[in-house]
Amino acid sequence: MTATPTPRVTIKDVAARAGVSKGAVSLAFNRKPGLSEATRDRIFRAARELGWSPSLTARTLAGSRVDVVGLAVCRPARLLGLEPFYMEFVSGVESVLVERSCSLLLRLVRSPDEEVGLLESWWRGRQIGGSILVDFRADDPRPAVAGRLGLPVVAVGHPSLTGGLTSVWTDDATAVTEAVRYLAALGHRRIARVGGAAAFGHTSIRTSAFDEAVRALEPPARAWQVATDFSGDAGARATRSLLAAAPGERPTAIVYDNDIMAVAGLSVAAEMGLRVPDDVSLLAWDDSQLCRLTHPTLSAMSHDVHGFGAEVARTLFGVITGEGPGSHPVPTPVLTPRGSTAPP
Amino acid sequence: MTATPTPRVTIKDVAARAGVSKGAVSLAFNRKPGLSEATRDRIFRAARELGWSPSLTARTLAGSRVDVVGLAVCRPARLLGLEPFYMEFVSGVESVLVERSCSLLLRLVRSPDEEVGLLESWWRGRQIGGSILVDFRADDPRPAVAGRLGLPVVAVGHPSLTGGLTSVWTDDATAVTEAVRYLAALGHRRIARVGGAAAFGHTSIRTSAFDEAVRALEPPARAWQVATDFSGDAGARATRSLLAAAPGERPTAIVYDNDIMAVAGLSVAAEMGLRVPDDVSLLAWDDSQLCRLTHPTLSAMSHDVHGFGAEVARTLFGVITGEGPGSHPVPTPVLTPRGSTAPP
DNA sequence: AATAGAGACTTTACCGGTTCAGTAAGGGCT
DNA sequence: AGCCCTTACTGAACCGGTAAAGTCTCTATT
Repeated sequence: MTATPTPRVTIKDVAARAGVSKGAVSLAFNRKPGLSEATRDRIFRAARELGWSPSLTARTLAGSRVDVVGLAVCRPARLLGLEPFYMEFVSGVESVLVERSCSLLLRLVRSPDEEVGLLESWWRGRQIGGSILVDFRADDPRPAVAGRLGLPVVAVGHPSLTGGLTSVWTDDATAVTEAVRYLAALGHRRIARVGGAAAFGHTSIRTSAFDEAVRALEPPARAWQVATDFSGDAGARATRSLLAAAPGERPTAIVYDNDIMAVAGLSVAAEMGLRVPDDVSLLAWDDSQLCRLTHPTLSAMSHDVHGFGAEVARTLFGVITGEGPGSHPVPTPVLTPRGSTAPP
Repeated sequence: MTATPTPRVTIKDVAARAGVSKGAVSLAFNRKPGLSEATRDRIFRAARELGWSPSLTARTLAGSRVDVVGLAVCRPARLLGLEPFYMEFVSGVESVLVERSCSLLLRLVRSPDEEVGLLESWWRGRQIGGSILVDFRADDPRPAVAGRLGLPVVAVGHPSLTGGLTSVWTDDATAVTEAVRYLAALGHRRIARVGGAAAFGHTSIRTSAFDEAVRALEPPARAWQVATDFSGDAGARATRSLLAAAPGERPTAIVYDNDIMAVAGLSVAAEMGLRVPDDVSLLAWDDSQLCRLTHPTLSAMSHDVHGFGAEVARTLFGVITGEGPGSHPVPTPVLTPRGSTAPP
């Protein structure tokens, strides 16, 4: 990319106009002590008149801050487009970044290795001041990498997955348990779960919580679990195979790991001639607007994804400013009953 | 944000290790002439051994390229999360950026003014080497701003909206016409369209194309159009009011401006006891995976959003490297009939 | 043999900020 | 009056690169 034809106004111009040195301008714009009110005002006025604001690039190079936060996401693009979760999460992150005049550097990567490489190069190249890490897997390399680099990060995921990094997480285990108890309380004794990608840590947390919750049920209940890739197609396939069994042998309630799959499940049920919720109850997860657009509307474990993103960003700023590692739980998803769940 | 504790490896270290000056390293890494093969190799080897790659920040400051592309999006966060379009578009953009080791700087803004301010500050601060502009409105200020700044941009939208900027666009007018003709060919004589936000230029293009297409129908047909904000809720409301009329007075086919609203329309029809497609045909737009997850599946005007994003990115690189303004149409959305459309 | 020119590097001056060691002026204290 | 402290500011070095001009060597030409 080539240079601009525009005459750029720099700190030097501002300094000249205010009749001070560029050091003074720098002090003023960083709210550091050592300048009289009068001079400060003069500098700001000059800057305003020239329409100047400090170049982040130069600022970064000079070694102070980096006003950019990284987010690398490793999922197939097609899926991302569909998951309302991500965009909403991003918008929550943005809402906090904007207050600090920070930007988000977003990159889709194809493999965990590529992500690690990207983080290294972003950090070494001072492209980012910190990063948000999502989708933790078993033996995730990122905690080690972040530690080695000294890269400030916040991990989105349960502390058991994030290797000692500062983490922000929802208590999925409790939420799954609540979902199971709710369905059991409705009278369901054959409960299935269509889970996400098995590689992700939060999926396995939910999987074992589901197992345990069902096992604790009294009277005892039957359980099924299917792993998918989070896509609607996979959700549809899973639902189809679950519901293909004889009426007395198939689940009467299905919990999904996101809302796309629940929507897919809904249409599979319709296609198979099963009524929701009379013949089968469906419970979604994440609860985007989508859940209220179907017929019947989808009951869901809902949480404030936007707020979640905001909390993640706030926590990242904490890490960047030197706060020690910590664990930041955000409110557990709560059950929002709608039209897709009822007694069997 | 504070500095790193990590010992950074710089061009100087590489130069020292390869036994040359930093100028030589720079030449090597920019593939410029003036170095022997042997030296070049030695430099690359040294760089590899030290794990060094040039700092984009420094590179930027030194006045050559800027390897970041901006994208400011001015829509409510909640909506964005739902529109499969955006994430898919972004992923298409990314797919091209990655090849050029470019990153995407993404920012959600709340108003067109804020967007203009952001572009200015990004460009003046050398944060971006170019930008993608979306969602053009009538009398959009951005062409003027881009021109004044000399900022390389590519506009996503019909040339009639984008004030002479290089643009990439789909021929929505033709697509709308095709949609209307298709429904008419099925025998529909009462056709409605649930459009997007009236402020957007592409919405008004579709609106007049729809009008004209219906008017050209023989035998004549009746038409309705409703403006919304693209949200599912709005789509549901619009559908409800369209279908509330007496059977002989209401539309027998509805075209939606995105797929979320079509999904909402589908469930409104169900809720009102109308069968799709027997009582009313529904036609979606954009055709994300969502359209195949409903029951019945949604017929749609489908186009390759990922490829569209990729083309936009490629075009932006063209602009950045100095190509003159141009108009780049991408393939018109094509009709993909599925289960939601049939003769009335 | 003298000279020009090409090839292979090195030197040096930026880019636009931050930071830190000075410095000069003013005020309080003895 | 002399001394020490602040306070307010300047100047220069530096961040990690790029780019243009300069240096040195070796070969080809007249």
